Amino acid sequence: MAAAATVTFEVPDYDLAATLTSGQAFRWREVDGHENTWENVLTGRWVRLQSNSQTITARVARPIGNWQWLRDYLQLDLDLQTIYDGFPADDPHLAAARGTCHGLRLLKQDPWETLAGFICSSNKQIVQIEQIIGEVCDRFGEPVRDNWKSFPTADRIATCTEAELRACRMGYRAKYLLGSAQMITRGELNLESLRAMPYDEACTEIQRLPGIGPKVADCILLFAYGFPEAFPVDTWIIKALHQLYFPRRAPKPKRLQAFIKKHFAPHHGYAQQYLFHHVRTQGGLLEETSEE
DNA sequence: CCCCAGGTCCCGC
DNA sequence: GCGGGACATGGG
Repeated sequence: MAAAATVTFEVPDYDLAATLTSGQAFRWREVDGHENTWENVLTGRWVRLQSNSQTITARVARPIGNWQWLRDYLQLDLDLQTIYDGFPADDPHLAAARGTCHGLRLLKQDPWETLAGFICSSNKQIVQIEQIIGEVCDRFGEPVRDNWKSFPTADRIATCTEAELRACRMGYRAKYLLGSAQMITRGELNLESLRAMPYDEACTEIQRLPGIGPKVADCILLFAYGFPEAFPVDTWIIKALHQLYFPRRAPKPKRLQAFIKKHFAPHHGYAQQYLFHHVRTQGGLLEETSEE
């Protein structure tokens, strides 16, 4: 492939807006005055994406010969229909979510950036997470282009003081982010080694880092590593599962886990993201149940 | 003033 | 192993 600063990908069923705003990534900005146009910095490189009906056009600052890194990030080579075919056939709620979220994909993001973002996510609204991450990048990232900085490395964050991180308005999470960055920098946990592990093992391993419990672990394993079994259980999905699948009475956590593992196999993560985005954008779980 | 946010940690049982 | 409360910060 000849080096170029732009490329157009043919993608029949890709909802870029849904993908970039569904709470998996925290840095995408929609460009004012342009339709369906988004900017971010990926692996230190500024990127602009524009989606049309059947294509996504990408632009970078300097010509590049190989775009595989972006195909991987966007998961362009994934056959979504295979995922949909794996959803439980007798589930009207998932069918509804598939309808409203058609074309939504799980990204394959950088593990450290994903990890840092979701450490800051606990007990925070998505808009606030985006603000915190924006502050972290502004203060500690390297300049890439006007108005854009790279996501700071674990090494860089590890040199921060807790107070410097708190200045990014992340509150008590500063201690967790700093502690995790230091463990990674010291080599006490190798993020790359997780790729070769089975899901259960990777899940246990990543939770050795401070600030990472079962929910954040699943977000990292899903949005960065692509483990299909990961199913982040957050406040939204708990409410949704209760109302949609257990309308009589709320099951205890262990019972709920067992249901999730069985019912949403084998694409737990996709099912979770579709339900999550569906209830968040279609607003109102209560109307949904009354429709049934 | 209250409650909640893509939870985790720490403490008693 | 499990149930509760604390935790920073911002918004409704």
